Amino acid sequence: MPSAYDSQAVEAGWYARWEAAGLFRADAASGKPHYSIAVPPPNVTGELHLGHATNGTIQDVWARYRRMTGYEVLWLPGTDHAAIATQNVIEKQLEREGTTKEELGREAFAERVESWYASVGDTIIGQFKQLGASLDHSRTRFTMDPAYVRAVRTAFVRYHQRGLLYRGPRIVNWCPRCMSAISDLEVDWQEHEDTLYQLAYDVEGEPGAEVVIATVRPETILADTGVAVHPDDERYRALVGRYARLPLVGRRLPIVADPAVTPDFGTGVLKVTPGHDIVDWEIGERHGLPVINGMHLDGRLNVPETPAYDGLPALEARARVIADLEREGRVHAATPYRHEVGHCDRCGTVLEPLVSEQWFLRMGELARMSLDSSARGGVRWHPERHERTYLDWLRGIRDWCVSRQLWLGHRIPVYTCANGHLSAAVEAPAVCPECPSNRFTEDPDVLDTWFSSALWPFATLGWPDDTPDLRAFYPTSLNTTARDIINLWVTRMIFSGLEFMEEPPFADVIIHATIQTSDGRRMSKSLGTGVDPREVIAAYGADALRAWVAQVGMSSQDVRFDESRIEGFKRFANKLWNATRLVRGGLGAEPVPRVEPDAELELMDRWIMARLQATVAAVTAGIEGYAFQSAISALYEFAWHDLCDWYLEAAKSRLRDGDPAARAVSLHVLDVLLRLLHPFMPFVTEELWHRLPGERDFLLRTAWPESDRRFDDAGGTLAAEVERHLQGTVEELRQYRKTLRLAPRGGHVLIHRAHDASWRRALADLGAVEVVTELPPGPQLGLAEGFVVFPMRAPAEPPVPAQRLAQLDADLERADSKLANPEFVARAPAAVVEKERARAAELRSRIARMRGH
RNA sequence: GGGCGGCUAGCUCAGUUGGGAGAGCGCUAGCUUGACAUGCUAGAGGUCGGCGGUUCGAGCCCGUCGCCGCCCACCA
Repeated sequence: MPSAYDSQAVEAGWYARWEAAGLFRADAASGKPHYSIAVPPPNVTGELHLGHATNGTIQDVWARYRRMTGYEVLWLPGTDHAAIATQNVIEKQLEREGTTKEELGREAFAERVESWYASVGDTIIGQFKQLGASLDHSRTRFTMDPAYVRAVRTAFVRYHQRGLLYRGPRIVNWCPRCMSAISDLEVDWQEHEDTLYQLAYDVEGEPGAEVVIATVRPETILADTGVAVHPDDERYRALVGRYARLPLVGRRLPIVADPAVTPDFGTGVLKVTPGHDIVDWEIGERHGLPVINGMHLDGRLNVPETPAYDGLPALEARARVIADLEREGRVHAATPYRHEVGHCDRCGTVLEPLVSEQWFLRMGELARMSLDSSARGGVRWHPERHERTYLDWLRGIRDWCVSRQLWLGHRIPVYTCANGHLSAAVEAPAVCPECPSNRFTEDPDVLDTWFSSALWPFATLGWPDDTPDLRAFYPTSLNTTARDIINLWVTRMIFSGLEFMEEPPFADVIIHATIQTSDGRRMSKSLGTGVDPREVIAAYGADALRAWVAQVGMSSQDVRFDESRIEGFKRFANKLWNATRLVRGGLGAEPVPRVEPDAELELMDRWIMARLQATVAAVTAGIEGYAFQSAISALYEFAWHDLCDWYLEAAKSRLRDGDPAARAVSLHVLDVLLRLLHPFMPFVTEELWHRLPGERDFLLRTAWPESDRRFDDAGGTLAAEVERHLQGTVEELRQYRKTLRLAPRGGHVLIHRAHDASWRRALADLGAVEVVTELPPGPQLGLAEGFVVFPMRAPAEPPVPAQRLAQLDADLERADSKLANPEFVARAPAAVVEKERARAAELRSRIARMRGH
């Protein structure tokens, strides 16, 4: 066994062996309790990043832990076609090649998409394997594979049958570059520095009277169909019911009163442009104002009745309109104005609200179902507070625009016959249900990607068919995501699950931290700030990356990428490696007996066994309580400090002497430790486990450890003996040696109290001293429990540094003043007071010994 | 505008019923100690964002202010 841990060598072969052994293959017919996770399908827009590694690690910890605790586990892999995102990626590639999708044509574009799917899909699956993700690759799904397409179409048709889908001209967020509608959640709001103009409109029938409106988009006045003021605004009460005359165009605009107007913004008068503003659309609906569509789908103005502006891009039209209005003296003010402007979150283009024919999913009933389910405790959120993100959104929800005008995505399964009858159908119909027509046009639009993602937990299991997988593994057990897609995805899965499966799609949701760059920026491929997990794995190993990610992933705030901490876990793996080397070397040829409490265990054996039980409990509680950081910390602390620093250091000489108890205990502790660590660091634990003696199955088929209460440290006597007395004495010896510049070993120690032989032996080994009953001549130095004589002349400098004594004095003073406070003694719990008294007494005697030995 | 999270050692972060401030990395000093220099040993370093309050006692509870970040939202 090499002396140095090599992550690449360790991680090279295990994944293939696990897969070959079928460890990740789920059996729907298994009689064990079931546990399932549908992996959040990564977008096939590119390779996996550290966010996916975080997400995957958390799920893999659960999947592995559940297998070891006796569950039949399905962790289902897959990818998402990510219609708009993928289309943009490919469009950018084409742009670099100097062409466009239009030049390429639909067919060639589709081929291009297919080969992209294949190559990126393979990369993603490969990355999951490198990470050690225990996914069932026999069940890999893609949101565009034929069975999934059928599920999406079925969902659409069923919504349609229920009357939850409607189509109509509505104002939507329109991306003039993607040439598609997008939903409210896909709007990326950014601050803009614009100009707020105050523009004067004449009031009809009252020569010289004007009404002054405020706007940042003067070009849209060309599509104005009204003017609005607040109903309670005294200034304008007289105007309500009159008409204003739209400059440049001459249109009559009714002046209406509507509560959506904010009286103290601008002039308190709002121009109403129902075709180009969502608020205005709603005002227009309330007052029956006509809708003028003043813009083409590519963002150029569509105002044929005013040819001077027709066909201009919005910003050019804005300049022209303002110049013309200025000539008429109608621009009363132009002030700098900072506000939020909506952008397409996929391509960054400024959105234009405009009216178009779109499909909408009615959200009222679906939201109500979800809220009712949550009120009954349908889904548990970790951390709990994130449930509000979802509840608040549902409470204020508007209908979901599900149609997109893209080249890529699930086609909307709606057909219009030659006589204009509309039908939604999973399979293209042969004959119109309403007339004899057999000629159809298919709806040209596709669905929002999230419509199909929302079906993921059951569509991957075979829905709409009643499959064994669906029956065995729905609802799933766990979902994990980052905060930013709670409403985009998690919420929509919940109402979809309730709608089609009558049960929420998962029992628990973990919202994990987002990994930022080391200087706190967002990790993004386009910014060049992304970190490829494969590079991290190459440098430190998947185990180290996973351990770090598990340690920080549950944080309530975002976490910065920190290589030094990942490297720390690589060193930890090396520590485990070498602990295993030590134990292996000490075992000898004969079989190692089991550890029994009545065997001849020495003090250190009993102590490490007690610490082990506590660690088992802490790790189990950490996983079950969604606090991986406490599980990892307990493991790290136990393995490095308790086991390696103290137990194995003390056990070394016993192992060399062939002590059966030391052999049995060190092997047992290592065995349990590797099992506890396996969900977090699967590769190195598997490797080391198989290097231990005996026939060994895979760790995943090995039972999760349980605390053995027979080894508990009842009353804390082992902790007192070992951690306070023994370790305390060893540390005192080391401190003396350091301050006196002595050799790291040597000296004679006399202990006051009667300790048994194994205590004395441990002190001799750990302190590198002889423990005697009579001290040799020489200067005696005080210990908490006795005296030590080092081989040296009289100390050249004070053996106890003044600073250390001062510190102890200060501690004692604080304890004493606390105890002198009658309020403390009277009101604090007796146990707390008693602890303080004991502490003061110990400090006092310690100081006395150090001063006047 | 509403809501949420964060502000703890030079850096990255723990700290779950309020009762002696922690880890990893970095830093200082010393060690070829027969598992490990990816190591061992001993250390330095913090008014727990500011100010008030509750309490015998506050990093933790309450109030308030200040930054940083996220989500939601129809003031054009």
